[in-house]
Amino acid sequence: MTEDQLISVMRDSGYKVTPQRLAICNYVLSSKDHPTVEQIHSEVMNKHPAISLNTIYQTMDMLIDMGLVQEMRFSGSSSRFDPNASVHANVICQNCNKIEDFESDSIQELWSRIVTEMNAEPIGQRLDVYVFCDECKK
Amino acid sequence: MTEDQLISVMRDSGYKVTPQRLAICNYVLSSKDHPTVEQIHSEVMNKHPAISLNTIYQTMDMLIDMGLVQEMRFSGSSSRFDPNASVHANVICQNCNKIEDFESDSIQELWSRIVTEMNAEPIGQRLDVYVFCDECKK
DNA sequence: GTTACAAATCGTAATGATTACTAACTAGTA
DNA sequence: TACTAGTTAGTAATCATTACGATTTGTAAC
Repeated sequence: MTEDQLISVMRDSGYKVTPQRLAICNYVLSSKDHPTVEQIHSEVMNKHPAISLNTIYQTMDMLIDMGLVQEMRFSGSSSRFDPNASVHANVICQNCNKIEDFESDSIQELWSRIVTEMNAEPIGQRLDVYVFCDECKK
Repeated sequence: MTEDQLISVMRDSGYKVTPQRLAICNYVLSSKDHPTVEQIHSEVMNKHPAISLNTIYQTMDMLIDMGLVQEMRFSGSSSRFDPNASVHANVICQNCNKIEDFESDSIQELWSRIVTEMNAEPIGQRLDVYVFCDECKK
C-alpha cells in the first residue's frame, strides 16, 4: 500500500492524517517482525522524539479498526502487531518469541474449505504454529 | 482422563497432589467454554471458599506445563484456558467473546499439510476464526 | 506412625502493560 | 483566516498477573 492509499483509507474511515500517525503506519505496515508497542515507540522516536506511548496505542487501535493489522497477545509479554492481512501461519518460537510468517497456496485453499464447512462468515483468522526455532534448538 | 490418570501425570511431572489442585483440574479439564481465571476461581470457591487467585494461576501454569491446557490471550480481557488438546479451530465471537470449538477432518488435513510443508516439528498450534455469532448478528 | 523437608497455599504487596484523563495543539473545512 | 472536532503528550489510574513471606501440607524416609 502506498502512502497515498493509506491516507485515503484513513480519511475514508474518519481519521485525521497526522505526521505521527504516518510515521507509525509506515514503520508498522512495512515491518516483518511483528513489533511490540515498545519497539514501535523507540523506532518512531527517531523522527518524533516527543511522541508518547499513548499515541502508539491509539494509532494501533486505528490500524486494527481499519483492518490493516492484527493484534496478537501472548503470556508474559506485551502485544505484538501483525501487518500481514493474508491468510498465513505465524511460526512462533516458544523460547525466543521470534515470529515468522509462513504462507502457501494450500493453506489458503484449505482455509476456504474450512470456512465453507463451518458455514460462517469470518471477519478474521489467526493460525499459530509453536516451535523451537533453529537457533533455540541448539 | 480419569482422576487417577490425572494424579499419575501430576506425580510423574513432579507436582504434589492437593485437594485444591484436583478441584481446579476437574473443573477446567471438563469445561467446554474456555473459562477465565475469575470463572475458575468463583466455581472452585464452592468447594474451597478460601482458595486464592494465586492458587488458580499456579495450577493453570502446572496444567500448561503438563500440556493439558492451552492459554489464550485476547485484547481487553483476561486469559482464557482451552482444555481441548486436539487440533481444532476456536470460533470466537468478536462481540460477546464466546468461544466454540470446531473440529473436522479438513482441519486435521490443513494441519498435517502445514507441518509437512514447513518441515518443522511443532510443539503446539492455535487456530482462531473471528466471527459474529448468531446471537450477536441480530 | 512419626519426622523432616520441600513444595503449596493464602493473603497481601508489587509490577507492568494498557487505559483514562486533561490541557494544549492541529488538521480539515468553510 | 478562523472555527471545531479530533489528536497529542504527559501524567495518573486501572487491572490482570506475578512476587513475596509466613503458615500449612503432601510425600518419602525412617
